Amino acid sequence: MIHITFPDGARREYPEGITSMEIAKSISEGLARNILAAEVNGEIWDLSRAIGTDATVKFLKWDDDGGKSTFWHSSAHLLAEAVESMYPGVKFWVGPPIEKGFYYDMDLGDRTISEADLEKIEQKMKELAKQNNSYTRKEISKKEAVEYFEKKGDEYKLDLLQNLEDGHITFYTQGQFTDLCRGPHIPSTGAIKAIKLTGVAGAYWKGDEKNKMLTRIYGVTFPNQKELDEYLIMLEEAKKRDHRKLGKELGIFTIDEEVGPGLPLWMPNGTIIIEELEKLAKSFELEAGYKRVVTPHIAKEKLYLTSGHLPYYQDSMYPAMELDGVKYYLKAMNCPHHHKIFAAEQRSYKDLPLRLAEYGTCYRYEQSGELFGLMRVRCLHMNDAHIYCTREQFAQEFRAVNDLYLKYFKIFGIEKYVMRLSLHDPAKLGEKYINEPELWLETEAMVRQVMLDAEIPFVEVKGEGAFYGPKIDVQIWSAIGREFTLATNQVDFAQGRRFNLTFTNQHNEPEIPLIIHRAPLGTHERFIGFLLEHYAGNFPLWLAPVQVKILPISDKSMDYAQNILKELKNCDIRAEIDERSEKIGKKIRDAELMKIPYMAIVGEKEATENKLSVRRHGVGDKGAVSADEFFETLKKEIKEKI
RNA sequence: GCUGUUGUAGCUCAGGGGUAGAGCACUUCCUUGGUAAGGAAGAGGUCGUGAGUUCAAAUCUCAUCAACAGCUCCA
Repeated sequence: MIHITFPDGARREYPEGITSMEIAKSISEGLARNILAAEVNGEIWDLSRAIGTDATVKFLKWDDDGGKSTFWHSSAHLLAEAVESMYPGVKFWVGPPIEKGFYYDMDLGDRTISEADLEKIEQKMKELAKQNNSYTRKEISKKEAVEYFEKKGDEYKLDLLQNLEDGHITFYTQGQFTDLCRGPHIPSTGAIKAIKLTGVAGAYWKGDEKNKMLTRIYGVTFPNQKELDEYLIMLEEAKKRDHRKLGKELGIFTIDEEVGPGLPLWMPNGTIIIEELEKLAKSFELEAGYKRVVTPHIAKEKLYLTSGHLPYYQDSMYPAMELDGVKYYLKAMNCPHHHKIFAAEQRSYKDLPLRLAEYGTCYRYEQSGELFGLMRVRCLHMNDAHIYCTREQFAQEFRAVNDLYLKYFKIFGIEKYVMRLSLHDPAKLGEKYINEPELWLETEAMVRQVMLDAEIPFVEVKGEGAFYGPKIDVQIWSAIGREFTLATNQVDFAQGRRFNLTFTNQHNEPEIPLIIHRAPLGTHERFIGFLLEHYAGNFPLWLAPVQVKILPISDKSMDYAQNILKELKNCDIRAEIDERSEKIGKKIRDAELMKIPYMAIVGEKEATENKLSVRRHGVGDKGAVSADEFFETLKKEIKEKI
């Protein structure tokens, strides 16, 4: 007999070799029906796998992450079975579960799969799911496995096998499909009730662009149709938040083919948001001791050779323009220009920290496939600054930048983000990262310590650092789930020396400063793209391009409306009158669609009482208030940025 | 950059080898209406661009540009 311990601490005795499914059945039939896999001693197992020793067992249902991932992984096998039956000779690479669903990478030879084919594959999967075939596990020797795939001529699975140890190799079979797989799987295909293949795209084998491109099919499955329907509705909702759609509807920005891909044109409404953000940044930076500078958009090649950017990033800079034998580049970053400002004057330790700030315009020739609305562009306006400081000052300065992040995030109500300590990859020293292993470790430790001292939660990721040093990136997700770096705070141990930047220290010796590169508001492009989605277009009053729309009931109230407009403008409130000869219902509808925070409805009644009927966007009629009271409310709300 | 898909009016989209359609938006007129669409008339497109096939191309073929999805990349 063996002892099984459950998460609530209960212990029961069972015969050796019992399966989790049998244990579940011994507890209740209902439980047995709802479980997908079991966590046995912390490892996820098939329910049909025999347990040979004392163990802790936790049953995994659909609501558990482990349950979902097992369900989706099994769904990937079902997809492969369907594809294999329809496209004989197809070879498979890997088919993992992902955050929402699963994919399977495959080599179809010279065949292609279109969106229309996906529906057919989906149908086939539904058919196969109904057969309710069991997923059966088989331990197999490496030799047998190699023979199996050699016979099949499957170089992909053979490649996978190379890295597997004999004695730990398993095959899983369901219906007509057998796959090399570590598992685990759900008991049988019948549990997969709702299936949606969400896309087909190319994906490089092993994620390396030098390798062959495989076909990747994405899908998502659910244990019932209702959850699938809800998921599809959620996707539709997310699309409505997409900044590309909102940006067009609200007149924020446009991208014109003739101007160029990735070169957004900021329309009047978008420009207002830019100006408000800059006002905020300038006041915060002034308070935090920054000094503002302005630098040109181009520079000679020499500058980027000195900084070291050119060898790393030439491919993603606009090509040089050559004048009288001298090459000039559009700047892709502001740091070298700022370094030259540091170098322009003699510096003493008494001048440090020196903080130079600029909303700098940069141009980056991003790969065409990378462009994405405002989130990834070729012309960007960066909330940039460089802090030149001593090693002793570093921790305080770096932390002050983090505090600035948090101050901004509070204003914007940004809560869903991850702080990422981006480290170098030792394997790519000299290639992607400056070859200074000790300086890397030292500065990484410095940054880590600042974060720990400040008690700010963060994750560490290797291979995400800048070429000149580690950084703290703030990762956010777009409406459709893409990850972006919103803000960044970087250490640079390299450029100070490359530019021969020095200050005179207390001992009258020249010393190289550490440099912090930081962009708490990222770029206008990405930040406003993010804000559009974050607020779903419903900007807080202080940011709203039009803060008040005055809606006269009829032309008879137009003079009163004009007076109100004048007074609002005197209060620096952005307001407009809807002068069209439309009914009030139409005017309200259009103002609501434009997501204008306040509507001031004025008719004869209001005019005689010097009042306004206030309507709040998304809320509705707030009743009549005196004009003065309305102005005060708005001024307060703008000032408090709520 | 790679793989796939798409490109028709300002926007959303239908159509499809015989020379272009809807709704919304726009313009004008009527209407002066009290909290999410009042009515009528009108204007607007060489169907992304270039070439080829054809008596005839917006429609078929090729190239090219751009957008979209994913991959790769991101100072």
